[in-house]
Amino acid sequence: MSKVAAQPGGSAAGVEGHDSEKRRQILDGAREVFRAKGYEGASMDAIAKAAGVSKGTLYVYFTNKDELFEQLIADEKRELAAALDAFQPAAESFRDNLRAFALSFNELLTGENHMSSIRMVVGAVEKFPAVGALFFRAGAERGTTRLTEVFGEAVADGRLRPCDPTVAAHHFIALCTSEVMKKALFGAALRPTPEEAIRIVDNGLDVFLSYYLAKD
Amino acid sequence: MSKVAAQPGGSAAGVEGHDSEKRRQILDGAREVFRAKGYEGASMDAIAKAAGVSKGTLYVYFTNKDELFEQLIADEKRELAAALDAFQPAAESFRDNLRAFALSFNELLTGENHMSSIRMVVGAVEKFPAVGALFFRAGAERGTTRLTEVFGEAVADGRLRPCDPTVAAHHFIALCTSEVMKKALFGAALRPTPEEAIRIVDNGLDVFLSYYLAKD
Amino acid sequence: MSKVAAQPGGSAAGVEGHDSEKRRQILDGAREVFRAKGYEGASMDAIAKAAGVSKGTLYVYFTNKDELFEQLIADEKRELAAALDAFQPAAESFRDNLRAFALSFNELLTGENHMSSIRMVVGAVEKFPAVGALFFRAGAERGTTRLTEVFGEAVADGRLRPCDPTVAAHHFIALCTSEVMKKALFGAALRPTPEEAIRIVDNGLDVFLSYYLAKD
Amino acid sequence: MSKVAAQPGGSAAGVEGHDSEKRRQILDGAREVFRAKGYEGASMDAIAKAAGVSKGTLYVYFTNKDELFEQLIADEKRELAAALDAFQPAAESFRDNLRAFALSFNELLTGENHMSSIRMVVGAVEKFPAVGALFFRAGAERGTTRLTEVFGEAVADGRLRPCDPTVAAHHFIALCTSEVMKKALFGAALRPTPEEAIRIVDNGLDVFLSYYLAKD
DNA sequence: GATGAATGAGGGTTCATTCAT
DNA sequence: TATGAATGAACCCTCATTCAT
Repeated sequence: MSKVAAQPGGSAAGVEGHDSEKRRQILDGAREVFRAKGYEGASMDAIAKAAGVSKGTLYVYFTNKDELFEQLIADEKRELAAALDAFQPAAESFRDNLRAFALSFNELLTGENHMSSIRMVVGAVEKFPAVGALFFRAGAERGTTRLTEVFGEAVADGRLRPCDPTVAAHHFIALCTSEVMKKALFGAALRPTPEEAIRIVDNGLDVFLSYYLAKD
Repeated sequence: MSKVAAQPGGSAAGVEGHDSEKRRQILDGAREVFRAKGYEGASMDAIAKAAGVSKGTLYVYFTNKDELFEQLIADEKRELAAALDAFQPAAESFRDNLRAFALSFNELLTGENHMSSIRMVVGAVEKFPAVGALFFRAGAERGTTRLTEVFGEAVADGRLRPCDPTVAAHHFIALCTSEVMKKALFGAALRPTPEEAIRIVDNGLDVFLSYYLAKD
Repeated sequence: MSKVAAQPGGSAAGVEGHDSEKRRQILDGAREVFRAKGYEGASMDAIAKAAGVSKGTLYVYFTNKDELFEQLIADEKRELAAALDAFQPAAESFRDNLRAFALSFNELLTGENHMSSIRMVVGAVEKFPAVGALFFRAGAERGTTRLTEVFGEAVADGRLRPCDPTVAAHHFIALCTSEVMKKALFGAALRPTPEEAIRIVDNGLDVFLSYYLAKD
Repeated sequence: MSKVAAQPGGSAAGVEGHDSEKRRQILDGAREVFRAKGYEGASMDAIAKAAGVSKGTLYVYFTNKDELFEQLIADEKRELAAALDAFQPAAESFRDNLRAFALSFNELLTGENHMSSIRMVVGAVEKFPAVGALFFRAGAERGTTRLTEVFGEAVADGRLRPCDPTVAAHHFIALCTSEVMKKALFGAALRPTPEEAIRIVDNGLDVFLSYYLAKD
């Protein structure tokens, strides 16, 4: 009879009242539905079903649909940032390191899950301007920032010609990812095959290094 | 006497049933609402109001919401394509022509109207896959195609180094537009000022030409 | 340019303003749709289409949907009455005459067209009480009345036992038609085959005549 | 403590999801409106109002209007069948038993509630063919079947002449009920007074027994 | 007379949200 | 905490009817 035993939020989390397995469960269901249908197209009913909880429970963990969406984005954002940060250059040559980075960046970005998230966010920008900026900073901008650091060092130690490393980072990303990204965004093409991806990246690298590599 | 002028489905467009002032009026209202709210967020009621017609009238001109949306996209696509085709290189130097093209392309793409349309399309890709591809082909791809022609000629007459002009076109567009586009897409930045735009384009051009320009 | 030639209502009808080919055309379309969908289920749009006229024209000939329906029923009623009146006993024996009458009555009533009309009327009785009574009088009652005359004579000339000819008429119709009618009304059975119809009628006649035939 | 009693979908019916007081409430409101307006004429709004629930609640208990209608018919059918089965012959003479059956059958059928239901069903036969057949089997046919059993026994024990008891049942029902039924169906007459009903039944019985009673 | 574009009320249905349990 | 029944506003769409031509 006592409710004690059933009390959740036990473990360690409970940052703002309740963070728990159930909260995660809801976010997982919400992610699935929001990705597939967009913000407006997703119904709380569908989310509850996908999460395997009752509709009422949704409102125990989240104030309303907006908040659920925003929390979900924050979540996605965290994961995206973590994935980006996880990349560790391991190859021997400078070019190979850049190549590996570009390839794994491309792979991350064009994954169908990620593209769905991006579309979901982009489609909601008008209604949730903050969400768009948030996501952008976690994704594109974070990638640029990491590269900027790398390029800053490379300029400092003379591997790259003297230049604004931020601009270089933008150029690198543009050359190696924008074509693939654009197509994926519009659903206009299937994910490139590994061979295509390699070719695209190599082409980009040629141009990039032709300009930025120090001519000693 | 002459009923000719007033006749709906008359001279100009009239692909099928009726094309008329009212049809245009509805499309204008629909564009406004779809851009602001996305496909799912837009209500036929709101569209009717924005268009200044009754809800019933919407259904005289369009079978249903889907069709209205698709027609609107087709419309947007036509306008976008026309705007791209309208560009005529007029400057004296090769670099200046590319510069002018890049600037006007950037301006076209980052116009708030256009960005809203893109977001609307991207947000609807999951439900209307064809619409995404359609839009992509009318926009990004068409721009690339035009450039490919230009670069093909330039390779032929020796101004550019021997290379695949399609790849060159992708690289050019990526270098000169992707940064601005990405930010605009996520609503993460205001439109760049003319000075910023010029700087971005010039940076891109430096890299591009450094690689692609024929070395005497 | 003159409208003279096109002026309708020319022929001879024009009982109450305009009766014409077009009016007939409309009623034919209306009959088709009302039968298929019932009063509420029929849309003026569908009727206009079925009649091959514009929706506006409907309102030139009929005040509104109700009136169109009522006029249609009046029409049907007239045709039903005419069909009943058209029956002429021609056989030699009394029994054969009754048999022929019952068979043709059954055939008339269970025709799919007629059944649809009856269902349409029955379904509308609650909203149009007068229509039900009207139809009943033109159909069932008129059949009974005709038979009552026949039976009155037969009682008078000694072929039938002394009895109330109205009651006899009811019994005759009940015995020979009610089973088939009921099933048809509910759509619970296909129309009986000619053999079945004959058997049913003969069974009914046996009972009827067993009681009503003068015992010499 | 005991949540048992209040639990929806509890003891009694509960064929599938939930059967409850509220479900009954809705069916009652629906019956009222469907009877009065027919299937097409009844609006879910009106039904909700009549049932005293919100429109949304309708859709918690029934998938859609069609299903609500069909469930209602199934309900009516059950009640009708129960009413018919409930009849227990109690009188002393064979004739009196038949008389009592005919009178109560007439009373059941011509009750305004029942007639409304029949009209509702008949009016919907074109759209719901199954519903018509269902209702027919529960009503007219079930009555016939019961009588067939009775007559079968009566033939067996020599009270009735040798004959097909099914045909006899049809004849009995036709003679005693069809006149009243037909008028009621078309709303062409008020319910007969008890005296009229008795007269009609007695007239029918005379004819029926004249033929079917065993001649000693 | 005949048309069909235009209307806005109302159709069936879904929705985000609340609340008693 | 977790539920799911209940709500009523809002959804897309159809309707009977009107009216300028």
